[in-house]
Amino acid sequence: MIKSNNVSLAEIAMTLGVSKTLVSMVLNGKGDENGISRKTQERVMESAKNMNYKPNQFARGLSIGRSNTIGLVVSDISNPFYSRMARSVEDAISESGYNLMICSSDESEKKEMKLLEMLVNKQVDGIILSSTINSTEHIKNLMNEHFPFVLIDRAYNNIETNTVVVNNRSGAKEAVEHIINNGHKRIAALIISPAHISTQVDRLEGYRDALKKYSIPLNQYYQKVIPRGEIYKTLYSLLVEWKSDSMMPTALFVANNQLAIGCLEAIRNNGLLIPRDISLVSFDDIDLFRLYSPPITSVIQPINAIARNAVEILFENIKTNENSESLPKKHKCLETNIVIRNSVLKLA
Amino acid sequence: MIKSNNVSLAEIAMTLGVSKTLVSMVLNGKGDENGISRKTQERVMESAKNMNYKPNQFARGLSIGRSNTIGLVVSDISNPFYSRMARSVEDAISESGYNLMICSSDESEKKEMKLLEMLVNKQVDGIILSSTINSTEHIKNLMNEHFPFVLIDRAYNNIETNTVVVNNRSGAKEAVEHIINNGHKRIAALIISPAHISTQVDRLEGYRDALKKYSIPLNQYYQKVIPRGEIYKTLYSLLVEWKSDSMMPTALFVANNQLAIGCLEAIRNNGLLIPRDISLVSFDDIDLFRLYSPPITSVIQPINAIARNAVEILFENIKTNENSESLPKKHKCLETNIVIRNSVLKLA
DNA sequence: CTGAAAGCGCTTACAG
DNA sequence: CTGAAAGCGCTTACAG
Repeated sequence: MIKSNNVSLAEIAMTLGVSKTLVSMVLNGKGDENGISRKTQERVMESAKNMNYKPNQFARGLSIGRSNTIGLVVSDISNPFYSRMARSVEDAISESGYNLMICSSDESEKKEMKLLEMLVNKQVDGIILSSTINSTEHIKNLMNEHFPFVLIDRAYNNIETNTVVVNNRSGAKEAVEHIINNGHKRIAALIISPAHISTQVDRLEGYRDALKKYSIPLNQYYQKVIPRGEIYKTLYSLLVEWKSDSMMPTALFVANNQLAIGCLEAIRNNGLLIPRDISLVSFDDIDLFRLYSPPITSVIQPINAIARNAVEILFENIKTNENSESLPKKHKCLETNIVIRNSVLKLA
Repeated sequence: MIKSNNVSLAEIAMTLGVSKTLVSMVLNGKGDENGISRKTQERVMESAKNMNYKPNQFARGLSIGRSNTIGLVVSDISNPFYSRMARSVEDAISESGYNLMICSSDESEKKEMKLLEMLVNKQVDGIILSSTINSTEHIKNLMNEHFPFVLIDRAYNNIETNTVVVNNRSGAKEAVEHIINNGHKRIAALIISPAHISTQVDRLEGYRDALKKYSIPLNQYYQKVIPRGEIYKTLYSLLVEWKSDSMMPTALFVANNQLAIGCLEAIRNNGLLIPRDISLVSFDDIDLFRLYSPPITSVIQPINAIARNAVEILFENIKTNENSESLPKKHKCLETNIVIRNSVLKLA
């Protein structure tokens, strides 16, 4: 097997006739604090550059126990919400010379656990996780080890970790209030499986909050969990069912962008028109919502802010972790923004 | 600084009263070939599991020179084309226990070079690159070192590396032929900057091929490079300009999905209707195209196949690299698929 | 100002 | 069947 033909510290030291120690110190910017003469420092710097020295990260990692990479695990990196999140995280950490390892859990508990284990195993310096798991055991394990760690997007309330989430409940409530204020009473809420995910739970709660506030009775028939594997099919049948029962809601509150895409197709293929036949408000924001006919009113999450906050907290923890201190857990809850477009009909 | 409280090989060896060598062999599945007794092997396995042994990857990497991670650098991971690509790559490599390090170059040459250097430096086992750079020097450097490497999406023709691309030229030609066959003659082509990127060059060539084939004169006025920083603004002005010059094309061939999004908005905000006032065909495929009114005819790239092929080639190279052999470079060119929807007007 | 040496935790000839 | 030992390339007390 080929070892990269890289020069090592030893070679630089050799050609300069100094010790590895000295070279290492200089290259790590500890020349001054160790009183290495300026001349020597310059010679080292120059040699390193000339010889195109690249420190071996394995050796370095083995020695100091850090990798300068952080792990991000989300359910699916090809979901625009998460790919934009990943980009924001990447930008936030690359400023500090960190790199990103991105993993998709595919909403599989098994896979997520494996991934997490793998990342810890690979000695990433910290993990940002949007968890799919309906139990907090594996996270507690991570925490036991002082492992720098922050939960984003999806939270648990029975566990004390760093979290950066969005106020899903109030965001959803606001969306549904907007619908109600346009005169609607038969409003259905659609969430995506797995139904235990906090974002979905909270958005459904927000929906209920709004109905209660306006004394609209809750109806199980109008609160559906759509299996993520067959979104379109389920939605299409649901519309057919509602129609034949003469129970068609006048408005839909949709809890996520994938669901919304399925809805738009299912509605269209049922020969229904938004907002004439049915109104719709969705969580998330994607190009499609802005460009659809009609433009879809939606609840925008501050993706960039989520990422920045998560990274900031993670870095604090990485730093204090080096001093084997422990930090009080932080919880950030960011507000969403509703953007009113044209998908809700004003009822007389 | 806290070292993870992990058990080491030595500890397992200790508790079992055997050598580290033995433990290492067994755990790496080389027990049989080294004639370690079944009993001993089982004892080792069990201890490892009980003690929750996780090999230190730095130490392992330092020893064997591999990281089991591969690097993917693209211009922007939040572009749906690349995020879907990333997902496909992730799926393809995770089967083999590899992980993905994803980096966005932001179409900056400097950043791409840094990223590449960093990845090599981090000892990734191979790199998949969609390059933004208008020169092949940095890639030649990588190749000199036998570094497992494959170029995707964007290619260079003056360099001998593994490449997996799509037949952009014929895909574009087919798209434009479709437009022509509907009776159009004033057809504009829009590509995105930087204009030297092979995908954009080739798609423009394909456009020219089609016009030539039907003896439609080429017109510089109808071939525009849109700066990626201000897509919408440029496009909007362009339409205004065409209108005021009474030179409005009857159809647009758009070379990428970001451009198409800008076009749809600019067209709408100019009070134009697709396809009544102007027809449009785009490269790439995103949900929006299918759901737009009217649905947009587009050229679909086989993203998953690109990823699978790239990974396959990369893995071959990684394997032979271990034997310090060198492999003949492979070139894959996959075909695109046009999906006819409703965005091209049939002219009388 | 500078260096010899130990140590990080693996793998792998080599020896028996 | 099994183990002692060297080596991967760094960093970091410690000594002078």
